[in-house]
Amino acid sequence: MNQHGSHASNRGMTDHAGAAAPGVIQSWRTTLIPTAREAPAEAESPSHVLLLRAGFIRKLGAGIYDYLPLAWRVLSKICRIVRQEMDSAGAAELLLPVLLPTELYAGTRRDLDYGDLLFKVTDRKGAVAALGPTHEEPMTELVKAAVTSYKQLPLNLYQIQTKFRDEARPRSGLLRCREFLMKDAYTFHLAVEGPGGLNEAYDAMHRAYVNIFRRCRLDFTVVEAESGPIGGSASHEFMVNCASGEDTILKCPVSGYAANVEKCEIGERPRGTFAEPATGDLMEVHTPNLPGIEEVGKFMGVKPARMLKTIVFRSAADVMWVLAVVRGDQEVNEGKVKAATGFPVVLADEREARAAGFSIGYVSPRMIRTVPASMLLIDPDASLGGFWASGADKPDYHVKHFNWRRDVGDLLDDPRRVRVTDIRNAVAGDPSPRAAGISLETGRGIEVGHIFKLGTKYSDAMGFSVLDEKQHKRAVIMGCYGLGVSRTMAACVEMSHDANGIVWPAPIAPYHVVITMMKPEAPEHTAAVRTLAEALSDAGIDVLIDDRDERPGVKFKDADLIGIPIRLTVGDKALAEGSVEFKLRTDPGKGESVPLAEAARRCLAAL
RNA sequence: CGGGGCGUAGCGCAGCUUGGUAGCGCGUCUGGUUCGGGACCAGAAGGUCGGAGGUUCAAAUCCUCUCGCCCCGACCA
Repeated sequence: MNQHGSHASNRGMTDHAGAAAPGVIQSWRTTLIPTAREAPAEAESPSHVLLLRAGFIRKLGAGIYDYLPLAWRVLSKICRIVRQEMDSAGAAELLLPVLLPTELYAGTRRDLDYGDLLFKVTDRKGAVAALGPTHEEPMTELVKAAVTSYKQLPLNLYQIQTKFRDEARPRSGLLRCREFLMKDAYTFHLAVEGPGGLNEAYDAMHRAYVNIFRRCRLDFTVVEAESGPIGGSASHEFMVNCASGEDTILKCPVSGYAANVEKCEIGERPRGTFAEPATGDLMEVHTPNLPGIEEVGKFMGVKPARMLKTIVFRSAADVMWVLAVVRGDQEVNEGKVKAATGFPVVLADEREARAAGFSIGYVSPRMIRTVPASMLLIDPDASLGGFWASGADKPDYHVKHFNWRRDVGDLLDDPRRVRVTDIRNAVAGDPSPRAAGISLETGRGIEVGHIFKLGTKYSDAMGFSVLDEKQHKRAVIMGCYGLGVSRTMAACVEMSHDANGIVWPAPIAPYHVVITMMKPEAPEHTAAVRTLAEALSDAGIDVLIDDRDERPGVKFKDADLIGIPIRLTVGDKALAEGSVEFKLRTDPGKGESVPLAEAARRCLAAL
């Protein structure tokens, strides 16, 4: 198998180096393709509507779907590409149980972290098992027991399996469901750097993912990401670019830097000197029963961009309060707050914060003066001079004309207590962190892959270490690599469809060619179609023959709806001159006449 | 988990306010006429009105409880 999947896609049907495997020939009448003119009212997003209408999926319950033959063919093709790229990147496939005894989580306590997201089942003895949402624990358990020497590392193991998550709110069909098909891989190493190290495997997986999504012909962006609750040190997300995507991503159009909202850095911004004069005397305003910044601003006649939002965090370890101040129209980024303080923080518990004197909902930066164990993080935008409104540090009151120097005082000059630094989410228009004078742009994306450098989080928690060549005990270093197979299918539809239906890229289309028979009952047509289909199959092309006794219009509409890349129409007119009509799904009109003998070559060239 | 909405034929919906024979379109089946972009005519089949309880002579309709599903938000690989 060649290493360069993206090249193999040029011959979409080429399976192994050289010989093309014969394509399938199936007839519409003998497979199950229940197309519908209308979709159920509950479907809204394009992929959901089209996959339902085109007969790919059926709903069995909230977030639970049947995969009908067309869908299964697409999923199988995606899986084949995934396997080829994973295998050539040095990974080995296996299959772990779906049913995971909860004792497995004793070390990592992730059953608690997952909470209600974890599906649980109870067996006849009362023992509780989880339906696997991911497989860090069983995989680590397996490798821990089987690997007894550092000489057996590194390892790269993966599986393709149905995963379960009891989503609070399943939505958009296959894009967020409770049961989904996913590839997950895990790597195990003695070191981060060097041959056999985590970084080497991570880079190889990164390349494999790029190859996979390229071969699927998806339009995607690789973004830097926070590693999130799964833990670890570095992470990338693979996002299909699509206006209807759930996630916002930020890109620098010049440097190529891309990141998700949680992670995105912001370039140098102007900041205040704290010497700016006050705009007026501090003025209290009674603002009762106003739930948010928007409402308070409207009530006081102040734009959110001129208000200071002070969020109270607490260090996880000891009692140190961290006040994060951003502009009212911007959002505090918890990860950046952690990075700025240098220690883990959590959003303060409301009751505790109140007990410490904070009027939650009405906190101002002035609290740094009255709470000794506290520090103030100020976002550059919030540090500027000019008019500010802020909380008044007592319930139901805000103040106008807040001034940094006058109201906070000399503590501003103490770098141990007060720091001006980036602590908010990036938005479109912010300066790029990688190119001076360039603004970040935003786009929407659907996350189809996510890779993490886990480090020793799981091996520490589960006691997985080996002796190295110097007989030193070393915690095993891990990486994990997820790829949503069923979500990839849906994301592809989301990205690639038109008013008539789905438009599949050839490499993952359920069939490459649909032969639309005008007269399925006519023997000469049947004979011609048989010859044609066999020629296509010999060329490695998957063929669906629409042999239904339907009117032409119905067949054309259905062919467009299910999105087969090429349609060959066999009818009296073309057949009389020994031809078929050749039409790409993306072409308008009726297509062009191609001699029967040429058809296979023509199709192959177009895929 | 908060807010909103919906469950009536395979799908889309009306009927509910004001209780009284359960309807329409698409699809399906039969016959006929058609046949290159979701045909036409005639006929037919198909419904525990999500479920349970209650009120009533009588409940799809009113009341109570319950289950399921969708959307917005919170959350989220």
